[in-house]
Amino acid sequence: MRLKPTIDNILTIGALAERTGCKVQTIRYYEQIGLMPKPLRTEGNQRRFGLSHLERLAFIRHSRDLGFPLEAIRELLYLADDPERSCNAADRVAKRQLHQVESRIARLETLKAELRRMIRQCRGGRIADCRIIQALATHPTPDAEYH
Amino acid sequence: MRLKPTIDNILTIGALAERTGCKVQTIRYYEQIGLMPKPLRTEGNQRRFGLSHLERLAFIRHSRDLGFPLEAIRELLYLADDPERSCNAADRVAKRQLHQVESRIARLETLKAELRRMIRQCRGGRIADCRIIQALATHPTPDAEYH
DNA sequence: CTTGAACCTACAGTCACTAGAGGTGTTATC
DNA sequence: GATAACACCTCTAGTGACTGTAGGTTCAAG
Repeated sequence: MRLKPTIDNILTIGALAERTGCKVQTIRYYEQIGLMPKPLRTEGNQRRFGLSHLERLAFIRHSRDLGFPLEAIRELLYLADDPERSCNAADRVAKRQLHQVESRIARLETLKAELRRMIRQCRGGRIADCRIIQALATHPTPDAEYH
Repeated sequence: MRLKPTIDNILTIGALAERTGCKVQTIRYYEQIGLMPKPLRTEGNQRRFGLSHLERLAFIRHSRDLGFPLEAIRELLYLADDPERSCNAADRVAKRQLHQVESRIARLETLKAELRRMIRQCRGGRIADCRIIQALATHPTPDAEYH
């Protein structure tokens, strides 16, 4: 019983996409913006990826899933590339992201409370009496900065 | 003592921006996409707004602050324009928005927990040993759908 | 050798603005 | 009435992180 040959390490873009849950176009996009290194090409100009690409892409996807913006991921990848560097910088990036997430949660909790109040007060009937429309028209939230 | 003349009701775009906390360009943008009606123009082609514009813009801003997307706001404005209609539709729009907000919060709570765990495990030192980098590289979150 | 899926590039579109260039209108002061 | 400062005008491009489409090429199986 023979193992599949080295071709096993040479993934097409579709195979890479399937393995990482990342769309094909998104992989090309990451290459275009320099987040993924340029892969080998076949004679017919098709991309072929190895395990290092697979790992790097998994790293990117997981970071994205945690809400890190691409620029933060670029920074983390740069740090990861030199294992002797101190990891203070990585710590800072992660903490910054945590603060972002926390402040978004706080903001959304406020919105949730106001939406609940609006909806509770609406008893159906005519738009003319609708508390939702009234609430939106009159009582402005003081601090915006959403997202 | 005389009241200021009718010009009092005729706001420049800058005055409207100041009163609503909305940027000048954003007001023009809302007009462009048909969310705000076209205002009067002076002979010199400058916009002049009345109180109805002020109210409509306040409605839009407050809705945006609550996270409603512009298309939902368009729908709410359409509803608000006929006071005899039933307000079931407005109720539905608001409830949809509430669900969105709640699921974003749930998602962000998961992220927060994972980020906290990552950061707690990082004891400083070399990148080679950094738990943050390791966590990002290895343990993929199953369900994405962020934002 | 043919078929059909997967691949390629290049460009437009998404959302909700924001920024800039280059020009015109309005108003307060002298 | 002149001038200066500032607000206004249109138009276009850029943001982030993709996604979708058009029109063409390559690959692998049968």
